[in-house]
Amino acid sequence: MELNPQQKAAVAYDGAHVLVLAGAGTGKTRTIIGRARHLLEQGVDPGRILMLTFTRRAAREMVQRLTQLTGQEQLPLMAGTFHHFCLYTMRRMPAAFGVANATVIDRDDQVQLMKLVRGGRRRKGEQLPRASELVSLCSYARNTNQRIADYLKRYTEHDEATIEKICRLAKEFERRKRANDYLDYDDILFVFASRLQADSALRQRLKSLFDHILVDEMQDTNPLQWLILDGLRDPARLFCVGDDAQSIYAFRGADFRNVHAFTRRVPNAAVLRLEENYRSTQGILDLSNWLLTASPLKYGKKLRAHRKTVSKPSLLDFDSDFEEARWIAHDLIERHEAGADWRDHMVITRTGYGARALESFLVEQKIPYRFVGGTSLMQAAHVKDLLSLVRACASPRDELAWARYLTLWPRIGDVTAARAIREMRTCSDTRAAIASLAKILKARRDVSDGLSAVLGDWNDPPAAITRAGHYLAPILKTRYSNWNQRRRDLDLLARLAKRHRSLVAFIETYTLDPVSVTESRRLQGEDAVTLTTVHSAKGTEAPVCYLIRVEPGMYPHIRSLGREDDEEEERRILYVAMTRARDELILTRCLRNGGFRRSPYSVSVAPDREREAYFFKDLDRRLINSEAITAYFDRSDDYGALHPDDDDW
DNA sequence: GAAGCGTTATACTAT
DNA sequence: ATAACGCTTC
Repeated sequence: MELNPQQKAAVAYDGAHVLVLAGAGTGKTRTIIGRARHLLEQGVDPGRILMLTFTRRAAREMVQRLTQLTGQEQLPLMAGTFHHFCLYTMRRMPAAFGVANATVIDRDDQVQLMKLVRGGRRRKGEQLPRASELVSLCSYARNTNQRIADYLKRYTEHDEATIEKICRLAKEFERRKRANDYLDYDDILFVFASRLQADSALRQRLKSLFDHILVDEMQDTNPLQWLILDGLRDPARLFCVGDDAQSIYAFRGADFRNVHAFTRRVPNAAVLRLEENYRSTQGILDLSNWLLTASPLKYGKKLRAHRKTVSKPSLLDFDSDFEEARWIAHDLIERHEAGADWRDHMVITRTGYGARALESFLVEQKIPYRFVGGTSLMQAAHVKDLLSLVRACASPRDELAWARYLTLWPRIGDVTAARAIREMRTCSDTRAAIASLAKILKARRDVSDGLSAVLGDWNDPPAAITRAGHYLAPILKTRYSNWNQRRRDLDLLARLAKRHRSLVAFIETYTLDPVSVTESRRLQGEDAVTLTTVHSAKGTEAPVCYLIRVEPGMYPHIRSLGREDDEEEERRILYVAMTRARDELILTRCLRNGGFRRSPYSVSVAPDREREAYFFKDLDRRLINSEAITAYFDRSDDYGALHPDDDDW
């Protein structure tokens, strides 16, 4: 593995702590891997290295590459996300953290629980935010380590009475989570960080586990995650890599002070820089640099291409997202027929919703693709139905799982389910709960039989999943019209379960690391186009990148308008998207309305404001391929053949 | 009173 | 695609 002098300096840095500022495409991953390899060569025990990445995928890739490099079969180093690491550690010391029987819940469950806490319908003109908004507020306050009241007063415009009400609901939400033995994503970090801070004996014990902590994507860590790093360092040494121009998770509490204030917080730390870009052509970087220069914030960053080729990005205009999608599908097929692999192409979208038209074309044209960041397998309704049965078996106190499972059955609705759940709450284990349930629903033996059946296969995850599937099939068949498609997901679930020893661990793994439906349906390594959201594209690259819907209302996204910080984050999102491309960057957009299924936002919210804020409003045309612009003004040519009369859609 | 059914609103990013 | 809502049915 070749390293340039800057990378070498970082890899071999010998002081206590270091922050590596690495621009897009400057070999960040390579440098972290190089660092780990260097440490191993120095004789550091792999078990004493902790690698924290932003996604499980990134962790897997790094360990894989490192394993190849070192020629070892298995490297017992700990690599994963902050959430993964914290949960793993807490599971091994349940008493110290008080999370012995916890069920990990995802965002959907949080919202569901909040609905129960908040109470039903939202009347017109009501000040109180909806449940999903309440969850976001709580989550943000938690991750930025502030009291929810302070956060609401400082950064929102709710009146005092509403703030008080929200605080009461937040408190009740916390109480309800504890009553159900739930741990949400935020709790995982919060409980870990608080115990780490409060219990000095525990802190010493955890500190003694590692000598080196390697952190990727430092700019997207939040204050809670900083507390964790802070609690674990010294004698352990921090090696943090990040780029403030690529900070795109502020909405989740990420705080790039973790980068900017690093040397102030860690006095004996050094800052190193990686500046040479190995990924893209200068043409792609020129446009990316231009975007940052146009910002009121001074990023003080100019990416230089190491490569000699200069290919300008193209910008193509279409009348609708429908035509845009058709053109891309056509272009992909053309390139594939000319000998290119599908996998060399990545389509990047701001929102999952924005890729709907394209997705339908990919399916229709039978172009193999995987959608990273699309609907996750675990969020599909039928999968949740099945998992509710498994989760109900795991914990008599998991009220969301019980409610979902019970109301699947005909003639059992909210009220009956709630009554049964109240009764079972007092039961100490699942067997007792099932017995109690059988008593309440005398005539409904099938309801409790399903639970007993799954319990019977409890220690054989794939068998239990399969059994649960068989048990629920008759009900699900009547519930979902496309049952035959959906049942395949349940088979897939059983196959995924094979890799896990316990059902709880299985569910937990995929709750923390969601698999997208298209991703999991495809076999690993199969040649396919990648369709991804910008956020999920972070850290990845492809020779050919299509950046779709680069239009007013999307960049910056309409929901960010009016809040300066949010609009600036949108700029970085576009920057991250553009810097994924190696050889070719193709930007597409539709400036005119009248497309197929326009988003309701684009019409209802001030279009002037959208256009005014649009990042390409004053685009320097010299930065993009002029032929592409011609194609927009004179659209009678080539791809015209593809759409004869397309109004029949 | 509880469950079921048809219609309508809603949709940014995600560990 | 899904959930919530309002109305009908048991």
